[in-house]
Order: sequence, then C-alpha cells, then structure tokens
Amino acid sequence: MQRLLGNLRIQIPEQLYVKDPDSSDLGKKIVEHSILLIEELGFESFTFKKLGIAIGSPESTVYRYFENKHKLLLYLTSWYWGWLEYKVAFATANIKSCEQQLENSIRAICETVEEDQDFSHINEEKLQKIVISESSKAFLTKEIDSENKNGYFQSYKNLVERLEGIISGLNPQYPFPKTLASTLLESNHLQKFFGAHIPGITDIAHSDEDVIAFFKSMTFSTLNYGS
Amino acid sequence: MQRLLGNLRIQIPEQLYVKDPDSSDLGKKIVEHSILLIEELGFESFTFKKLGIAIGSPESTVYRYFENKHKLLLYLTSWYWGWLEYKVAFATANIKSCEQQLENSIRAICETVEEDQDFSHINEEKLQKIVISESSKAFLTKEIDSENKNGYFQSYKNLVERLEGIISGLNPQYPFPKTLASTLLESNHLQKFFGAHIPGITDIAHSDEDVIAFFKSMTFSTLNYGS
DNA sequence: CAAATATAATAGTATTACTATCATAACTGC
DNA sequence: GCAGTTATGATAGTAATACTATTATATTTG
Repeated sequence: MQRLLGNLRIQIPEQLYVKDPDSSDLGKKIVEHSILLIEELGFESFTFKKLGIAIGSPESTVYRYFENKHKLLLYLTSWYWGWLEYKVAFATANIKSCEQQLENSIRAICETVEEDQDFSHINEEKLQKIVISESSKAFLTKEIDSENKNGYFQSYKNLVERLEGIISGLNPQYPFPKTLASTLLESNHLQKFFGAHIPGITDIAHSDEDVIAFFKSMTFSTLNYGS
Repeated sequence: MQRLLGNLRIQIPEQLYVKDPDSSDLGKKIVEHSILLIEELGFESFTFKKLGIAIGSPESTVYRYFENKHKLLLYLTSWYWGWLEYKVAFATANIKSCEQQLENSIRAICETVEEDQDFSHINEEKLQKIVISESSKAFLTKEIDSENKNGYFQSYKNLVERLEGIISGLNPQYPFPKTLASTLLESNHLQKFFGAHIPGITDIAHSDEDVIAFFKSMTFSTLNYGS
C-alpha cells in the first residue's frame, strides 16, 4: 500500500489514557517501547516495570499516562483499528464498483504489514503482530459491559460500520453485514495465528494470498456474488 | 440434544495434568469447582488459592493435580472439544446426506447448552460459557509453539479433522476445509460474545437461530450449496 | 501391620500491580 | 527574569499472585 499522510492523526477515545501520550515526547516513547516490548515478551509477561527500564524512567511515570496495562493494550488496538479504517477508506476511495470496493477492503484487512510506515513512533509491523496475538484479550474480560458502555471500543465499531456499509452496498438484502465484517476481522487474525503456530487446524500457509483467497471466496459467495 | 451416554469418558492429553483429576474424588472436585469459579470470576481473577478455599483444601493440593492455571484451562477446553466432537459424531451418525450432516454439525456447534448434562461433576452449561470467553487465551500465548509440539491441542485438532471430513464430503474440491472448520468454531464463540457484550459489531441477537442462520448461509454458499 | 501414597497445615519467596511521597527540573505567564 | 505550575525522577511501600518447600497426619495397598 502507498505511504500514508505524514500529518495524519489517529483519534483514540480519551477514556483510554490518563494523559495523552501523543502530547509529549515521553508519552510517545512509552507507546513506542510498549509495542516493542509486548511484541517481544507477549502481553502476559509485559509489565510497566520492564517498560520503565526500557525507557529509562521509573514505573510510576508510565502510570501517569496509562492507568494499567489493560488500558494500554486498548489504546494500542484502538490505534490499529483507526489506522486500518483509514487504510480501508483509502483503498476504496474513488472506486465505483461495490465489488471492487469489497475486494480492496479484504486485501487491506488481510495484508501483512511488511515494513514500518509513517506514523513516526509507531511500528505498524510489530503492532499488527500484537493485534493478531493479543487484541482479543482486550475485550474477553469480565469488565466488558462497563467498558463497552464507556466507549472503549469505539474505534472497532467505526471500522465495522465502514465495512458494513461496503457489504450492504453490494447486497442491501444481506441480513448480517456487521457479523460478516467482524467475522472477517477476527478470523483473519485467528487464521494467520493458526497458520503460523497450529498448522494442523488450518489450510492457510504463510502467504497472505491464501487468507485473501479464503475470505474473498467466503465473502462473495455468502453475498451471492460468486467470485 | 439427547442425553449422552453415562459411562462415556472424554480423553484428555495426559501432558495437561500432573495427576489425572478423574482418578480421585478430590480431583473431580477440583475440576468441578474450577468451572464454577472461572465462570464466576473470569480467568484473570481466578486463582488456585481461591479454588483451594472453594474446595476446602490448601492451595498446594491443587498443584498436585495441575501445574498451573493455564494447564487447567487447557484441560477444561480440551474436555469441551472432546465433548463437542462426541456431539458432532452423534448428530451425524447414520445420516446419509452430506448436506444434512453438515447442517447437523453446525447446529451442534452453535447450540447453547441449556442445562447440565450427564458428565457428573462437569457443568457443561458453565463450561461452554468459559470456552466462549476464555478458550482463546489458552493458545494466544508466547509458549504456543512448544505447547503445540507437545500435543496440548490434540482435542481441538481431532474436532477440526472431523469437521473437515464432513465439509470435504460435501465438496471434495473445496481448498480450505480446515480453515472453514476452525473459522466456524472460533467465530461462533466470538459472535455469541459480541451479541451479548458488544452488540454494535454484530447483527446477532441472543437466540441461537441467528448464529445458526449466519453460519449455515456462510458455509453452504462458500461450498456452492446455496442454502 | 508396614510401607507407600495422598492430603492437610503451614511457611516462605520473588514478582506483580499498583500507590504514595518528596525532590527537582522544565516550561508558562506576567 | 522570577513565581507558580506542571512534568518527571527517585525511592519506598503494600497487598496479592504464583508458586515451592517442609512436615505432619490420614488413608490405602500389598
């Protein structure tokens, strides 16, 4: 995909941070190194103490930006969803054919990020790996209802809504556009994870093309547009 | 679904426990109360200490059966997959039509367990809730590769293989039978969870019929058997 | 009945996930 | 260029978690 606009900002629900990490160098450093560390250690072994050491600041400083590591994960995943929505919007802009719009969206969703892009301190490649392995832990909690009520998942909803529009554009009668959209998003991660780690339960190998072929076939036939 | 056979045993990979919990009353009590507690508290807040209190035994006793709570979760999910495979096998036995076999399998997968069934100390209703909210945490870890190598996910693989056979029976040319099977299993959980907790990203309400309709349509059209 | 095994009772340890306090540095308004 | 505010650093402390270890007492088995 083409480079993104340098001065673009991804909007994150402000309930997710104590102090906007985008408002200071230290904040950006916290986000930057949290991505590197979570990718390296996994979310369970990641701690604010280790993050403090990585950025050369005491643990307590991290707490001035994020209440806890769960909220930090929500922040990172929200950033990713916002970024992906932007990618989808870009990939479908000026495309007349609904079919083509949906195909481009599927590609945007399933494409593995190969290199660091433009958002300065955010390493999109590693962030995508985090989202694949850790993002579902951000909502599979006992606090889900109150957190959803508080708008913690707004970025995800926005993305699903955008995809819903594209799906309904292609087949306005289809009764499950949102379900299809969220299935696409989540299953993409799961299948990539299975392909890399539990190959016995998927036919997906390592190339993106397998995943894309699977989801294109699934989506278009479900919508009665036999691909 | 009809009652299951009383004297049936679900086989669990023995790497998942230190001592077979099925071999003693205390072991069964541990499993029984772990289901109740995890369902109540969520996996993050569940501890062996609390479990010890629930069964009136010291924490250290629990450790004699399970190395840690992660392995206990793997044990419980393996049990569930084994049980579901049994349900699928039963629901497709003596059915000639591949189409009908697949439809029955989808129903078996998506059916919400309404009441406690036959396996004495296991509360299937609560176990299913646990599987919906917690099971993905059992594989989304940094230890996945070695654990997969050690056979921790054998029960899941068996189930996917069985579904693969049914899918390939209907359309032997379809290139992604395992991917479709695992997508079905995982997406069913996610969509149920979304329906209950993040309704904005799904069209699924609370009845099983929505989920079943979605997955039937998705599966049959993908396999070129327009439902 | 002896020996092995299972469980209970209790203690201890490193780490985690915070919270609190105080000092100092840096920026802001006037 | 100084006063006041705000951000960060340095350090300490605490309850809970995830274990490990030890010893005593039941219970089962040969």
